[in-house]
Amino acid sequence: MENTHEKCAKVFKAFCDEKRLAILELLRSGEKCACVLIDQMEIGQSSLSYHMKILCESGVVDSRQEGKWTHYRLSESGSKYASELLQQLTTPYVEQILEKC
Amino acid sequence: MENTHEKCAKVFKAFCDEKRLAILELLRSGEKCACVLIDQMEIGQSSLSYHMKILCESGVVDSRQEGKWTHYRLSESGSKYASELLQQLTTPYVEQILEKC
DNA sequence: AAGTCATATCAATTTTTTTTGATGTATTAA
DNA sequence: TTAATACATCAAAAAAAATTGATATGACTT
Repeated sequence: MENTHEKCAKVFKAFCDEKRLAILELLRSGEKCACVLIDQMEIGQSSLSYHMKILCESGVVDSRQEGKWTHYRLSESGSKYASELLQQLTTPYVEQILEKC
Repeated sequence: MENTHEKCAKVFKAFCDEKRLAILELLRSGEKCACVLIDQMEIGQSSLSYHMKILCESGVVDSRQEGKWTHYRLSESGSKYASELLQQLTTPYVEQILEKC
C-alpha cells in the first residue's frame, strides 16, 4: 500500500525538477539523442544521464538504442498514465451514503 | 522563461513525495484540519506544517482558518491547473510544415 | 586489434530537502 | 489575566538528490 505511493511519486519526479522540465520541453518537438540534449541543456554528460534515468523510470520518456547512440522521446502511454494518476489523486472520494429503505 | 519551469516544478512537488501523496489521499475524502492529519499520518507537527506549505504553494490544496484550527482541502481549480499543465508538458509539439503553393 | 566515440555507472562532493526540537503567535478557556 | 491549545516558523541536524570527475562498456572506425 505504501509501496503504491512510492511508485506513484516516481512518476511525478519527472515533473518536479526544472532541468527535467526543460528536457521534456525539448522532447516535445520530437525524439532527440543524448548528445543533442547535452548540447542544448548546457549540462554535464553524467548529469544528463542521471536525469534521463529518472525520466525513463517515470515512464514519461522512452529510450531507444541505435548503435552507440541513445534516443529519447516522450512516451504516449506513460504520459497518459501520469495524467490518469493525477486525475485520480485529486478527485474527491465521496463516500456512498446508503439511504434507508 | 526559466522562471516558468521553476513555477511549474512547484506544482508537481505536491505529487513527488510519498508523504504528500498520503496527505492528498486523506484529503480526497474531504476537508481535514491539521490535527487530524497529524494523527492519521503519524508525523511530527512541524513536519506536517512543512508539507502542507508545499501542498498549498502547489495550488493543489487550499487552506482555511477557523479560530485556532487550520483546515485543508483539495483545490478544484488547482487540480485542474495541474492537469492542464501535465497535458501541455507531454503533448508533442508539431512544427507546422508549410506546404508549397 | 587498437583507437575513438557515445553513454552508463560509480564514488566523492555539493546542494537541496526533510526532520526535529525549540520558540513564537494567535485564539480559546478558565 | 493566566493557562492551554493549534499551528507556524526558525535553526540545527539528518537524509536524499544532484553534480562532478573518473572509469567502464559496447559500438563503430581504421
